[in-house]
Amino acid sequence: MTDEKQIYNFWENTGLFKANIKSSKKTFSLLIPPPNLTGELHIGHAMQHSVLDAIARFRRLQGFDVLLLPGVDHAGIAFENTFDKELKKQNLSKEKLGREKWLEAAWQFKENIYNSVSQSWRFMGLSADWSQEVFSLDEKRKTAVFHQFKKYYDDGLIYKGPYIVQWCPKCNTAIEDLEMEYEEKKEKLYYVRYQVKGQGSKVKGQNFIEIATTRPETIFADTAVAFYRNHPKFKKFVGQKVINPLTKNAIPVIEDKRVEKDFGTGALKITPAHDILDYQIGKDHKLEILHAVNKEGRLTDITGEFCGQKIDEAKEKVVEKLRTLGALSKEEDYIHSVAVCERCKTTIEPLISEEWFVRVEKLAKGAIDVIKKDKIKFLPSNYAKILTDWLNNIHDWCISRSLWWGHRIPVWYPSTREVHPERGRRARSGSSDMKVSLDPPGPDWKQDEQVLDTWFSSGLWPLSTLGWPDKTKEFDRYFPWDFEISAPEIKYLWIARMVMISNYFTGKKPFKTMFFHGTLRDLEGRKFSKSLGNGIEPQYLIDKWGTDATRMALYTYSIPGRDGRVSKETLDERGKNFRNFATKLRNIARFVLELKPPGASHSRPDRESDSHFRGNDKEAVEKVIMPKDDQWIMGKLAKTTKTVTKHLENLELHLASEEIYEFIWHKFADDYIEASKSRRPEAQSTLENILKQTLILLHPFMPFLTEELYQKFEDKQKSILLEKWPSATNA
RNA sequence: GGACCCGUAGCUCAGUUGGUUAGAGCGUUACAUUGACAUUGUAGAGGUCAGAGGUUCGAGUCCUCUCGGGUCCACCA
Repeated sequence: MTDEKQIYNFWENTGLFKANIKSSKKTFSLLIPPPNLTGELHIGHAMQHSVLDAIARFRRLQGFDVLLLPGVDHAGIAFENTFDKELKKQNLSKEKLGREKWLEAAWQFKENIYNSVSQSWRFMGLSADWSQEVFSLDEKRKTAVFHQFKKYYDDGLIYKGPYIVQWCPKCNTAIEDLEMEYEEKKEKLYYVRYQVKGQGSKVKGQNFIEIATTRPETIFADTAVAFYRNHPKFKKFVGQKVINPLTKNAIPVIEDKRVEKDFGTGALKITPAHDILDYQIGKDHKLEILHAVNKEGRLTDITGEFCGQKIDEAKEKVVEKLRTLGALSKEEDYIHSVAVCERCKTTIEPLISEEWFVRVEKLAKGAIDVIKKDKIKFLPSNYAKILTDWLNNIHDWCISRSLWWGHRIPVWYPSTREVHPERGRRARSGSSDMKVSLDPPGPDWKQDEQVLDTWFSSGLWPLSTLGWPDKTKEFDRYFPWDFEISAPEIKYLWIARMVMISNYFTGKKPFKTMFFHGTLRDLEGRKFSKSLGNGIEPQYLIDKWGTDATRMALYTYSIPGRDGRVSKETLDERGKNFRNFATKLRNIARFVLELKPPGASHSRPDRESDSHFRGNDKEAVEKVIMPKDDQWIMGKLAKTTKTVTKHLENLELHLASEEIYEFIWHKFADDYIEASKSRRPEAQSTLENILKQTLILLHPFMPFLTEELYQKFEDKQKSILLEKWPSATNA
């Protein structure tokens, strides 16, 4: 049994990865962060899986009933984009298929990806309980998500309405602030004059207000001009009106402290429909809301001749028009960061849309309490503060997405009502003509068109994976989770949500320990990404150096919160190093177990050799029976065992793996084995004893090799997984 | 603007509560090796631990500042 696949199948088929609900052992539960249903395993996943698996295997050997629960996330936007691209290749589209057929095809497509994701996990040796595998869109999760929605709804935490949201015109849905990123872009800053009404003919004194803008195409929807209170330059215009240079509408001049005094010209055009700040100012000043840009990123009919044009092409033409009107005083080059969609890098258009929201204040407050009182152990520890700070400044959560792939919003309307195609339904939460239900309330009801934000279901993951809201035995036994791991970039999107949601529904923390691993970057410190093409496939390393060596290489970078700079070369270096280590260990085993000298005593059962150091007068027994070399190596092993155990318990995998590596190569092989050659027959039982113990200590990190070598012992359990972790005191 | 992290050998990084000559891998130098293992062994070179100041009997480790690199959040008219 040398092939990794073969070993993995042996473990899985023997049921060694399964948690045992009936066991009387203490439990240890680990929740695998569900990878997105989009593609291959990347190096970050490989790191997470290596860490999770080492801890799971360590606890299993220690005698815990371990649950390592696998699952996959449907990943709304990400999957939908991937699938739509696939459809395009087949000359199909959403429009051609319609929702029902599209979903049917999507579920088929899902199967293929799903299998590849699942397969990748097995390559890393992940000892997950596959009998409990979940998918975030399966039936049980559907029920759980519905319960979540219903409870929020009943508790008055859910509301719906037209609000300004971050809109991605390409994904064609609202997204959250957290799903945006910023890109430096070189644009133009245009200085535009708004004539003061009724003073147009005066030559003396300033009769216009000049504003600076990067978005002249939205001037059509300007409904005010504002400046900071008591601004010396503009104070005199308060209460007057200015003329919108494009629409010729008279719009008010207002004061608001949210306008920065020294930014631009000091005056700001207010476009409530297309800017978050403007929206808030407009709301407080009861300004009219006009739309100049629609959800496709095209200009609307209020822009007259520009109607239907895309923003970029319209912008220049609008500028030209302003120029001919004499309203453009100057333009400057301007570099600033622009919000883009993190998925498709399209510029975000803030606009007003009918969406669903969750009031999160109460949830956040509970989460802060849990972090403070219930003491979730964060690694690194400063993440408790980072998360608390965010929770203290939290905004309401927009949970609706205009997609088809996801949990459909469980709200139904009588189908007699016409629906505005752009705006959606106008029903308000609490109105009598809508019902919250998983299934249709009757024959003439139509379901809300939108789906829930993927993180709405992900946030429920610690509960829904254990069968919640049913009162399951699994939930009672394995919740809260002992261990969770995550990349730092989803600490708000996912981790904070899990804490809020778990606390809201159970009053408990979702996990006892939260481990944030660092990010692996290239040698210049950049993140790995598809667009940069700097990614390193874990599969490349696995093929070249083996799974065990790849895992060992990753443990050296698994320190919480520490980023690592790597390249193909540096990872190859480490891969090679640990592949060499694997060879070394293989040779040790060959020497100890296969190349016994003719006079060597037969391998003695462990219990017998153990008794050498378990006598009542331990020291005396050792002195009489154990030669000095044996005493020395046994002492070193005891120390190593203690240290490795301590590091594993502290989740310092980089130290634990280094410690056992050091012992095996430089103590056991270089010193003890070399010295044992002159007294081989006498040393044989110690050689075997040490080898077996080290295999167990190394197993969490290099599972395949240690199982393979363990099988060479005459006296053994069925699998090394059934062995006991050596105790530090009598090793 | 707010918060946080990092700066240790040529490169990538360790260094647990402050405590003897600061470590690893790769690279590098010399030598050895028909031996369990050349995917090896032995020995070595290589560091004013970014800089300055402070606390201490003692600082890579704690405090302050400076310089350099990075991350997250907010904002970007």
